[in-house]
This record gives sequence, structure tokens and C-alpha cells, in this order.
Amino acid sequence: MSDLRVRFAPSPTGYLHIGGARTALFNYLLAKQQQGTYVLRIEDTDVERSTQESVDAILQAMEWLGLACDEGPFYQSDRFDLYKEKVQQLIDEGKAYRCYCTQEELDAKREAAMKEGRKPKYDGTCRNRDDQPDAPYVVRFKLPTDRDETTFNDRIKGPITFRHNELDDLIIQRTDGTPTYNLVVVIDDAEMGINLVIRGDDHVNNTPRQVLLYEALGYSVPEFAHVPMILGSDKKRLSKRHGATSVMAYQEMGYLPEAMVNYLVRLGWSHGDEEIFSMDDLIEKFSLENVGRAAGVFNPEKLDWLNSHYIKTGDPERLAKLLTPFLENKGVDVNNGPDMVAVVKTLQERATTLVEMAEGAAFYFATTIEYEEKAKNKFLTADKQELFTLLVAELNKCEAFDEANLETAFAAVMEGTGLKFGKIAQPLRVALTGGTASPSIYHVLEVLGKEEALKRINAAVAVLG
RNA sequence: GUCCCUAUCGUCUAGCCUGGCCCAGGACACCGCCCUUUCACGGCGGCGACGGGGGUUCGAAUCCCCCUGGGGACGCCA
Repeated sequence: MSDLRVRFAPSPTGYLHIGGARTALFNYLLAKQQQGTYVLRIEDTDVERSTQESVDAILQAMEWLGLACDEGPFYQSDRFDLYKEKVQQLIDEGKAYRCYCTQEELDAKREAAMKEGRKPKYDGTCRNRDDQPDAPYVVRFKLPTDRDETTFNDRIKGPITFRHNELDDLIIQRTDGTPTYNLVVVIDDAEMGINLVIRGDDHVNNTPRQVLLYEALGYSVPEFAHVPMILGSDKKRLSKRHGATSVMAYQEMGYLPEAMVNYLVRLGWSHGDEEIFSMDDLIEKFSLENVGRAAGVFNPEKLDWLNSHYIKTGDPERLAKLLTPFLENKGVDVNNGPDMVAVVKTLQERATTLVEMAEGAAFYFATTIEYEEKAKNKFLTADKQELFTLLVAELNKCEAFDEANLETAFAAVMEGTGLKFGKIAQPLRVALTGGTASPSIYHVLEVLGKEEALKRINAAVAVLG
């Protein structure tokens, strides 16, 4: 057991998105690799926007991805007393003060500053007042003036320095008495013994303020590793208009968690020329040193490729279990049909997602085949009467539908009709599946079984025309 | 606007720290050929990048500077 302690700290104001999932993954991998501890903390200090549904959705997504935490989940809403105490401590030590400026005043100043091309900063109006008016106030952290810049050494980006004149006195407690993010994140990370903070690089700008707060509160400062953002195809921050951003939406679209994990980790991290990584591979091979520094574009095609890879190589028993709900969603009665595992095996090489696999599998379970218009017109024509008659006769001779028997039967049909295999297979395929694309005709026959196959052929004969 | 980060094929990236092995390697996508009972799988091949300009050096994708592009932050959100 090493002393590495990392955490993932989402705010429950929505589902777990792609970017958050990747951050969680990186934390998890490093913790497992170093036999450290991975803590999950729910950052719900914004009482207005935090919901239990979001918490549940996040937990569910983490479980789906296989990112079980070692400690937690902890809720910041349970810890308000601690934060209050720390705020008071800072006030008592003269490191924080009450500010009575109203929201309207601040908004006006901010707007004015922007307009003049200045960086909007709090001007320190209340910094030195010693009266205590009977009015609403916030508590601000007094920006230390004992030095004029703060530097931290980012594990991914290297040393980053901010000049204090770029900073201002940030609010650590709201008018309603609740604490704000920058304060609680410091207190919790410190109190929970987090020594490496891995998070999105949209937090880089918050880091110097947080370093200052660690120091003011007498905590030791952890290490930081800021991972780059994920962008959409137009290089804008990934959002709904680029497609699904919720991890669980991908589950619903038929993606496998191992594909998602593999994709996410390779977006911004690499290990030579390797592309395929199991969770165990990743725990062994992941390293912060090989995380890129630039933002990456989310590429659904590559996710597709990985997903088809994992479907192709996946355990059919497991895939069968995963596929079932997708078939049921399509209104397919899975109890009335061939063995699901056998079905899966015929489709593993031809499906990119479980949704696609369900589409490809539906015909196996159909009670009556609906023929595609074009397929029927082309292949179920009157002149096929003789072919189907012979086919039925030969197939009937088969004891069981296995490859050897079927080959014999088809050889006989080819002999009898003088047709090439393809000329027989395609009409038969339409009869059996309703369409012109399906798994190998032998496999379809095998999976369907003799009785059902003959039933379908006879049904097709009845509509020849 | 200000500050911070960043920059190799369309995309994800290897190479950069420790200059020459790189007229830049892999993967996805795309195109072609082969395989083939359909659709796929697979195999083989192709297209395709060091953002620009200055330096340093015998030599730069690799080191330095400037420019430009992209992202992020600037909330009583996290």
C-alpha cells in the first residue's frame, strides 16, 4: 500500500459526462497501480443545482465503467460545520474578511472592467473596513501580499506561475452562509489526505488561489496534474451538439464499458503504438508522463472501432446477457427463439454496437418474416419454385443441421439445379431472414434449426410471385 | 480585453527532455485490390502532418525567440 491518495470530485448537477469519466479513470488507474487510495467525493455545495438524481446517475456510470472507489462517496453537504469553522478561523487570523458589496455593485464593476479591457477583479472595497453593518455579507479571502507570485509544479504541464496582481480576494462564503468551491475543495482535499489532485485543466486558473488557501489554513499543498479538455469535432468544448456527452448514453447506444474505457484513456494518453488495453493493462501501464498536454478531439469513429473490436473478441455468454435488453427494447420476444449465445456468435463479426447486433438478430426471433420490398422482388420470384422445392427436399433429408449435412444438401441442390451456390443462397437468405444481408447461410440455418427453417422456406414459397 | 495553457497526417498519437537512426512511425476514418454465398471480418496497398518566421548548430520535428492558430479562466458554478 503506497501513500498515494487521489480523488474524483464531481458536482451532481447533471449526468457523468465523457470528460469527467476520463478524469475519474486516470485517478482510478493511478491509485490501483500504486496501490493507493481512490476517494469519491460529491461536491454538492451548490444546494440549488445539486440533485439526488444526478448523484445516482454519476454513481451508476462509475459502476458501469468499473471504477469502484476505495473510500466514499463523501458529501460536502454533510460537512458544512467544518467549513464554517475554517472560515471563522481565517477571519480570526485576519486572513479573511466580511464584504458587504452587493451583487449589483460587483456586476457593474465587472462589466466596466471588461469594457475598459481590464481583467475584472474585486477592488478590495471592504478589505479594510472595521465596522460591521447589519447587512448581508460574504466572506472573502484576503490575497496574501507577502510575495507577488505563486508557482506550482504541474505533473503534466510543468511549472506554472501566476502573478498575484492577476488574482483578487475571492469569496469563500456566500451571503446565505454556504461555502464556495475554492474553499471546500482545499479543506476536503487536505482533510482527506489527498496528495495528488488530478482534474481537468479548466481548473488551472483556480490552482494558485487554492495553493494560497492551503497555506493560509496551514495545510501542506498537494501535487497537481491537470489533464487537457476534450473538444468536439469543431474544436469547441465538447457539448450536446456534438452528440451524446453522457457516459450512460453510450451504454444505451450499445457500447461496451471496456470499449469506452479503452477509448477514453487513449484520448490524451498513449503507450507507444499500442491501441488495445484492458483495465489490467492500463493499471500496469498508465502513467501521467505520457498524458498529452493539448486538448483532444472526441472521435466517435474510433470508439466504434474499439467497440466492434470488443464485440468481436468478447465472451458470447456475456454478450448474450448484454444483448437481451436491447432485443426486448425492440419488442422482440427472446423466449421464443433460438439460443441467444448461438445467435450472438453469428453476429459478433458484423456488429459495431449492441443496438446494431439487436437489429441483426431480430429476424431469428420473428414469428413471421417481413420481406424487404426490394429483396422480395428480386429473389422471391415465380421461377424460384423449383429451387425451393428441391431445397426443402434436400434439407429434409438432413438428420441435424450441422455444417457437414448442410454442405451435402447444398451440393445436391447445386447438382440438381445447375445453379452456383450464390444463386441458391441469396433467395434462401431472403426466405429465412427477410433481407439480403445476414450471417453465413449455414450459420443461419444451424441456429434456426430444421423445423423453423423449413417453416420459413415454405412461407416464402407461398408468396412467390 | 487580460491572464494561463497549448501546437506532428482530417482525428487520436509515436518521436522532442538526452539534435543526426525521421525525405517522420502506428491507429481510426477514407480510397483501391484480394478473400467471399450476402453483409461483414480479415489480408495487402494507397492518400495524408512536423502552423509561419527568425535564430543556435556541420546538422533541428527535436534547443531558443517572435508571430499566428486553438483551448481555458476571469461567477455569491464547480
